[in-house]
Amino acid sequence: MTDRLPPLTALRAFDAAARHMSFSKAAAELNVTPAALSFQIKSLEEHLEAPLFRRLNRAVELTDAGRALAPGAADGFTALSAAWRAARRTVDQSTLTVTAGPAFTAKWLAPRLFDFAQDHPGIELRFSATLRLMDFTRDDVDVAIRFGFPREEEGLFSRPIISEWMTPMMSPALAEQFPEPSDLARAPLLHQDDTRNFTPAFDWPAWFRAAKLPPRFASGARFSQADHALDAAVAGGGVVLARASLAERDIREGRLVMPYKLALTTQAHYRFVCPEGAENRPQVSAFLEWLSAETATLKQLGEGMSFVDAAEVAE
Amino acid sequence: MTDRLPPLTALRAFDAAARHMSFSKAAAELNVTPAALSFQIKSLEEHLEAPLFRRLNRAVELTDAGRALAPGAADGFTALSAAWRAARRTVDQSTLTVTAGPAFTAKWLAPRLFDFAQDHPGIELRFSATLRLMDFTRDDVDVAIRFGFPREEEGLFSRPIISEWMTPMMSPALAEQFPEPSDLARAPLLHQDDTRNFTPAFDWPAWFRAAKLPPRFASGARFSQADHALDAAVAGGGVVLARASLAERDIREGRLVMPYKLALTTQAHYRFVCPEGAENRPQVSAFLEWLSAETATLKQLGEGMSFVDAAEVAE
DNA sequence: CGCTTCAGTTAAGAGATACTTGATCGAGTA
DNA sequence: TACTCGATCAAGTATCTCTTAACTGAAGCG
Repeated sequence: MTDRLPPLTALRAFDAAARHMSFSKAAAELNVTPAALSFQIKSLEEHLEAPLFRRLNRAVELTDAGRALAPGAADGFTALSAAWRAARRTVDQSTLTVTAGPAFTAKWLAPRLFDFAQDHPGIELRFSATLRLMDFTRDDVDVAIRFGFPREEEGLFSRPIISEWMTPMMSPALAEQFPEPSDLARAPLLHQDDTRNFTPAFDWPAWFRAAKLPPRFASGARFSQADHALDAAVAGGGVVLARASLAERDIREGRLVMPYKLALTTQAHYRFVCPEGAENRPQVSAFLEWLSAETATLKQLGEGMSFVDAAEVAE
Repeated sequence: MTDRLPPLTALRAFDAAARHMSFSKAAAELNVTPAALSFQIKSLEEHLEAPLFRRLNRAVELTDAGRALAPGAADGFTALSAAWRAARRTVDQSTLTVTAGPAFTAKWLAPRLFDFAQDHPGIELRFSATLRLMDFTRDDVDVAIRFGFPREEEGLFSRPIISEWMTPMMSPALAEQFPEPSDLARAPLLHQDDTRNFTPAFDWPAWFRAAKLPPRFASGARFSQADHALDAAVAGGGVVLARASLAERDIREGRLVMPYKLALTTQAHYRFVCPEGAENRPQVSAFLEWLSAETATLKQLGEGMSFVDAAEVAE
């Protein structure tokens, strides 16, 4: 009765057999003959000194021992292949998988995707839009773009890519109705939940304080994601206090305007994050360089604005 | 560039090498010669088409690819060996690992351990005292004893082992000072936090309501674990409203007395839990049988008491 | 009822892998 | 300079893993 691991090929055969509940299907998956698989299972059972499968007429079923082994074995091989894929990614120079939040993906990355593809025809760019925190060793992702305060983490390369600022934005039609900041007292305001829990806050109340205007009750439509709030504003649904980074395209293409000259800045910003060392891989550094160049244009958009930092008007 | 898993023995060699950061130590762990291990790593690097280690003068260090692979590989093999141990446990008939909360371990299991060992000399009993929920496929545990309401869970065998009731208990010396329930108005009460969040509650206020006595403010010492509260009561530190199961030994051996005849019953109780099917393993069924026999004596202890269910006096 | 099919098993030999021994190399250490 | 340590290489060997091909026993079907 050894407590050491049994032969791993036999374990892998068992894993496949348990997943398919069929020796022949498992054999097909592993590209071996059913005979070989049968032999592997048998050898594993000899190591354990107990059967793992009960052989029925024309099917197999797991014994208690098999049921105890199967889930953990599946976990183990899942982890191993994820790890192997992670290692392969560091070698592969032709694909780049990026994860970003839904808003950034929709409003920033997706519209510019074509530009990147044209500049770097050798790189296949893939997206994964999620807010979930990434574990680069487990998830199949090379690069993450995340919004938040600067923060150093062990083993991660992290670089700010955007100096963020916010100002009221609305459709051109609405801007005619509300030419002055004080007109906002009667304008429909749009709220975003996704940046609600930041301190210092950079929400409507903060902007009103910066503008030295009386506060308004937090009424108006709420959106869980910033891109939806922006879309609502484009549709004339109200005034949004949007991150300039996300709104840049809508502004430049005239769907939104920024009628007031007062903008709120914040230390929170979009960051480029990848595992330490990965920033030197050609496709990663190409992406980072491209990102930096694309985000530089945000400075121009802010020309002529006067900026107040959110920390100065914190409650 | 295959995305299929590389040879698993090579992966295991890499895992050991990455953990020790030394080929020779890894070779020693796997009981092979350094040459063999070197060869395995080399073959893995050929599969990946990139080096995993940088060979230094008399040391090795991981490359980026190695750093990407190492943690996941370690996870994978950890999962596999846990799974293998779980399978071994279903075969092994000579050991039994039981987990229970600290209070039950200290006040019930530990004092009776010797009896079980005498009755079952062939079974080596092991304990793990924790309140953490158990995953039988991951933690090295055969049987869990947990306190709570009856509940069915997929894949688990679960059986109540105790009909629980509670009554005020104190040292004999204190009992002389507080002969009547109404005397508790001036007695120091001991509280337990570990059963605080149950509904219907079975705490001091519930007992006072059952006894039709005026409520008392929740003052007095609080204990995070019931065994500590019982120890304090034994030491004369106050009156505890204890679960009879935990106090049984202290009562029978005269360290605690139950001067009043009113007891609170509750649907919450200690349960025996194991993976479905495991209840038939010889050492598990022996343990369950022994548990049932030992807990039966609790009925006698309650003879002559009048019982009120906690649900009837719920607030 | 007997033929066919299906899923798994068995046995023997071929082929691939994995390991050992013993020598080599390069760099720090005595 | 000789020595040690850790890794590597080369060649031979042992072990394992797989395949082929024949076999078993139970459904399914005409």
